Order: sequence, then structure tokens, then C-alpha cells
Amino acid sequence: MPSQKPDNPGAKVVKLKDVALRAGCSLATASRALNNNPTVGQAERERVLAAAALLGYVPNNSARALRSQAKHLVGVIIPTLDHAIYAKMVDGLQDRLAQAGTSVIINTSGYDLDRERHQARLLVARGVESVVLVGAEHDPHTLETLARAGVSQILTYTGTAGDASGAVGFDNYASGASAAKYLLDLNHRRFGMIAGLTRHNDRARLRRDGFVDTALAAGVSRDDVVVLEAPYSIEAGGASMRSLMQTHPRPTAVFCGSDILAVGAVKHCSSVGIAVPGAVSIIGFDNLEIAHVVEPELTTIDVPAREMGQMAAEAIIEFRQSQQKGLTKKLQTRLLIRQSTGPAPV
Amino acid sequence: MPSQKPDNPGAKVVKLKDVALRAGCSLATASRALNNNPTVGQAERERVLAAAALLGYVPNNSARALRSQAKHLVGVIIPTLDHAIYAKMVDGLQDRLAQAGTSVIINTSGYDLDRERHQARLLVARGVESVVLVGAEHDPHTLETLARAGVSQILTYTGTAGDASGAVGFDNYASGASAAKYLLDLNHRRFGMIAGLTRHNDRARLRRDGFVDTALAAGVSRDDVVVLEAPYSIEAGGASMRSLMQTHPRPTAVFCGSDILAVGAVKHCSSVGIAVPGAVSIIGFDNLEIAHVVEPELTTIDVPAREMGQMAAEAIIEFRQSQQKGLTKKLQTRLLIRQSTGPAPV
DNA sequence: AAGACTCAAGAAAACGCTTTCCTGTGCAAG
DNA sequence: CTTGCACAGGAAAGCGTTTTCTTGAGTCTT
Repeated sequence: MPSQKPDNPGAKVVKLKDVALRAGCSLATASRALNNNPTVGQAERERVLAAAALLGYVPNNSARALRSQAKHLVGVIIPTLDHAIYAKMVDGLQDRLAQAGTSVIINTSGYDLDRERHQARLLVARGVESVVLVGAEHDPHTLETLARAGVSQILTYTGTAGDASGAVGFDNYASGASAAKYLLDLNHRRFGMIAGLTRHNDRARLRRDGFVDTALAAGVSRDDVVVLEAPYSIEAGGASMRSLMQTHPRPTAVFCGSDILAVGAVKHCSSVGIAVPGAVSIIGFDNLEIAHVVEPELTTIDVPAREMGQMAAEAIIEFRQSQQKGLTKKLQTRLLIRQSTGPAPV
Repeated sequence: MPSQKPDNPGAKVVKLKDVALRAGCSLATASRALNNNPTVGQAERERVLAAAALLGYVPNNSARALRSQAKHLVGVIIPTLDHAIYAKMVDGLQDRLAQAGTSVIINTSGYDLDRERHQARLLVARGVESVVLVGAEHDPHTLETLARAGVSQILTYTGTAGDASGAVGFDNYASGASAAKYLLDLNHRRFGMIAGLTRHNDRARLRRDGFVDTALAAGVSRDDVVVLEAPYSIEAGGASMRSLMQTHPRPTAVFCGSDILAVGAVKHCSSVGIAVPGAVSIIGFDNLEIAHVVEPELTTIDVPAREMGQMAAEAIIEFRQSQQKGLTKKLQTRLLIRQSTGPAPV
């Protein structure tokens, strides 16, 4: 790999040395002044600050990080930015960390644990102090690599920290269960579920299990809970709904692992003339913007994604001080009842 | 700011020195082997690589960047991640840059040019080689700060590079114009437009101007083109549509600066019983997922956001070599005719 | 008034790596 | 058999900071 210096000829970059020279003091004093070290006198400090401002000094964080070990840099690895639920989380994370003078490096894994592991290594190389991951299921090497490099690991969208430094999330199992309870209360007894792909995805799996277990516990027969898996897209949601509607007897209520899937399901029904919620009730998950847009508006489970990002940021900041592992913060999901659900048809 | 070392006690971090020791060679040779420098012999190289793998060596990029000036780090400043159109762009950017071994630091400005300027400084401090910005309108200090630090600047969503190093985008004016042309062809003569907030937003302004100018050029009276501005939200789109529908005579076609606004407009109409496209035609912009979800499906102008991000990545890579300013890449938008538009009512 | 002590500020080491410069070996040419 | 040269690999400088160690001046105590 050849080294390329972006030596733009005219503008030379100003260094701390230049500031010190201009302020008439030593490098050490200049550094201290800029870092609010109390041992530097008032007059001196002001002179340095003025010089820095005048010259437009911008510190070199590589050098700073190298010397002081204070990184102020965290990494986040999400499956994709294309899905609003992750984008929102990152937005919250970034927002809150920026206030603490910390930058965020972003990586997408495409739901691939190998890519995730690889990117974790890259982030370690970048010198991040902390990495935010999604879910509880990871290649064991991923967490180990991070831990060995002294990088804290914060899991999101999950209630359990496991081997990681901390977790910020919610109970996917209980959330799935709450969907089932609500539908049971409406007298539904035959269910369908369109889950996300559960391979390497504990969140999708737990939502499914919570839903299925609760239905079975209420006396529903195993045959009356049909579970399908689909990638997160509207089309896939529609296709799965088609399959579900071709089973006999038909389910009267369908729980979807994401609003994306639920929207596909609803659109499929309206295109083939199945009444929602008259003939079949549909529940989504995430409370994305599209839940409001589709007709009928979607009953769904609200996930506080942006807040989760913010709390992950706070967990990182707390961890800086305490170094206490196992910190977990739980958020609540809420069932939002709108128009896509109703009593079971008689 | 106190210095905090994340000195986790047990695990000591592996350095190049350790690798060299293990491989029985000098620091220099180890470095060369890992960087594929051809002057190191085959046997030696393999021994180093093996040692590195065995020890789980991860290079320290701060040190590397400090010494070699090869950053492999770029920054991106977008208004918000909450809007899919920006999230998609970043997704494409990140994806393509990751292939080139380059990381992306993300910052959100909330449409605030002051925050943007501040974040540009932060990115310079981080040692990015390049910064990706949205739109052509920025605080002049922003571009200057970047340029003086030798950081290239790539603009997106705009057709003109201006003072920046490069631009990747499309012609907002022409896109607005094409919406007007299409509606004129359908015999519409009274128009409304719900533009985004145009203050500090050249994209919103150009879309509006392209639309308005084209209508006027076709002989439409100035009074028959009512332009409103609204923040990017479904609610604001609905509220604006309400206002528009209360003017006399009513417009028969409304162009929205974003699908978000258009969805709000459509939903408003269906809630008050105005037929779309029977009584009023509505065109959106961006071709977001929700354009498909709303009923009727939205006629809109497709913006290739992810592709734009990828091309921005390529522009950055090209710039590494050439250092040629003014590089611009143009993408095409496309009018996608769906169900929310039709001939003007007679 | 002299020693002990505080305190601001400078000199220099250190952070982990890349790269320049240099050394020693092996081999072809004279 | 020497001289020159290519080449693999080592020693050390240096990247821009922070931080430790040190110094010298002033202050306090007795």
C-alpha cells in the first residue's frame, strides 16, 4: 500500500508548536492550557487560547490518542442503515455522544456474523474505546477480540448482557408474548406469524418464541400456530401472508416480526380483498413511520430505538468511569393499538 | 478533561514489537512484512504473518496515521439519519469505502450550518482525509477549514461542486421542472407546491424554482402557483395540504419536495374525502419506501441515494490519486408514474 | 534570615508505528 | 582474487501530542 500525502502545497497545517511559538511559551504549557490543566496561569492560558484561535489550530487526534490513550471514539456495527430501526438508534447514539466530544464510526454487517467479526477487528485497529453491537448473538471471537483489546462492548435490542460489558434494550420474548396475549383477549385461537430470519438473530427468535409459547400456554394447539420466516422486506411480507392465507383453516390473526413485514401483509390482503381486521388481524413490530401510513393503520409494538441509542451512549460514558461490567439498562416496549386488529370473526 | 486509561488489567495488548520478537526479526521487518513491502523475503514474511495471527495482533491506527499520513478515514455530515434518503446514501458510502479499507465517521447537523461547521472542525481533528457534505450551501468557513487542513470535500445531492473538491449528485432544478412538465402535459393549470424549508437548503430551493419557472414559462399565472414551505414530516405535509385545499380556486395538482410531505398530503385528502388523483394530483420526491405503501401509490421522482453514496466513495478514492479538484459526477433522477396523478379534472 | 515548601513552566521522554538510512552478505564481473 | 553491486534486513529517526521529571522562583515558617 503506497503512502499518499495529501500535501496540498499552499496551506501548511498549524501544529501545537506553532501555537506555543506564537504565544511565547513552551509546548508543554501550550498543551496544558488547551486541555484546561489548572497548573497553568491565567495570563499564560489566555495568550495560548488567543494564539490557537488566531492560527486556526486544530489538534491532531491521532497523536493525542497515541499518547494519552483517551480515544473519544466509538464504533457501532449494525446490520444495515437501510432499516429505519437501526438508523434511528445510531442517530440517538451519535447525537448523545457528540455532546460528550466523542465521534462515532459506523459499520454495517448485512446480518453476517463473519463480517461483523472482521469489522470489530477494524474498529479495534482504529482505536475505539467502545463498540456498540446489535443483539446478543455474535461470533465468540468478536467479543473476545474486543475484550482483549480493552474495548468495551455494549449490546442493544437485547435485555441480557451475557459476556459483554453492558446491554441496553428490551425483552423481545415478553414483547412477543404481549402480542399473543392481546390477540387471545380478542378471542383469536388460530394464529400465523411472519418472523424475520431467525438464523443468527436472537431478537427474531425470541419474539417468535414469546408469541408461540404464550399461545400454546393458553391452550392453542401447535397446529394452530403457523410460523413462517421472511427477510425484512415488504414483498416478502406480502408473499408470506399469501401462504398463510392459503392454509386451512386460516389464521384469524397474524403477528409480524417487523412493521416492514406487516405492511406487506396488509397490502397483500387489500390487494386480494381480505378484510383487515374483519377477516384477519395483523400486528407489527417496531412502530416505524410506515405503520401510520398504511391503511388500515397498523397495531404494533413500539420500540424506542432513538432512546436506546442515547442510553447506549450513556452506558459508554458511565463505563469510562466505573469499568463495571454487566451494566444493563432496560427499556419498555408498548403495544400500540390502532386499526389493523379487532375481535376474532365469529 | 482527565485522562482515563481503559487499562483492563488481565489482557495486555499485542504490539508490533511482540510480533517481531515472536518472529525473530526486527521491528522494521515486521512492519514491512505486514504492509506487503516487497523488499522482505518470502520466508521472513510468512514467519511474521504467522506470528501476528498467533498473537492476534491488531495494528494501532493512530500510530500508523501519525507516522504515515495515510488516514483511510473519511467523515460524513448529514442533516439527520432519521430521514431514509440520507441513511441510504451513508449506507452506500460506507459499504463502498469499507471495501477500500476505509472507515466512516458520521455526524448529523440537524440542518444547522453552524453545527455543520463545528463538526467539520472535529473531523479535521480526527484526521479524516475527506468529508462528504450534503448540498451546495455551507458556511464558507466550513469549506475553508477543510481545505486548509488538506481535507477534500465532496458534495452530494447537488450538481455543482462550486469551491469544493468534487460533487456527486443530480440536477434539482431540472427534476422540479420535470414534475411541472408532466403535470402540464396532463392539462393541469393551477398548481400547489409543498416545498421543504428553503432557508439554507439549496436543494429545496432549486426544486421549487424548477417547478415554478417551468409552470410560469408555460403561461401559468403567478397567482396560480401557490408555494408553501413545511418541515419534513408527514403531519406538516398534511397541514400544508389542508391550507392548499382551502385556497380558491383550488390547485388541481400539488408537487411535494419530499415523499414524506406527499404522504401527509395524500393522507389528508383521504381523511377529508378529496379524491386523489380525481380531484387533485400529487407528486412526491425521493422515491422512499413509503411511496409504495400509501394508498394510492405515489407518483414520485426517484433519487438514487445509495448509488450516490457509492459514487461519492469512488470520488474520494479517485481524489486520493489525482488531487484534481472540481470532479463532478451526475446521476439521473427519474419520474416514476404511479397512481397519485392523473389528468386535470374538467 | 535560612531552610522547607508550593507552584508555574520548561525539557525531554514516551506513545506505536513507518520509513530513511545504513550495514553486511552473496554473487557476477573484471 | 578483488571490486562493485544488488538486496535483505537492522538501527534509529521522527510523526504531534501528553505527561513525567526537573528547575527555578517565590512564599511561608520558625
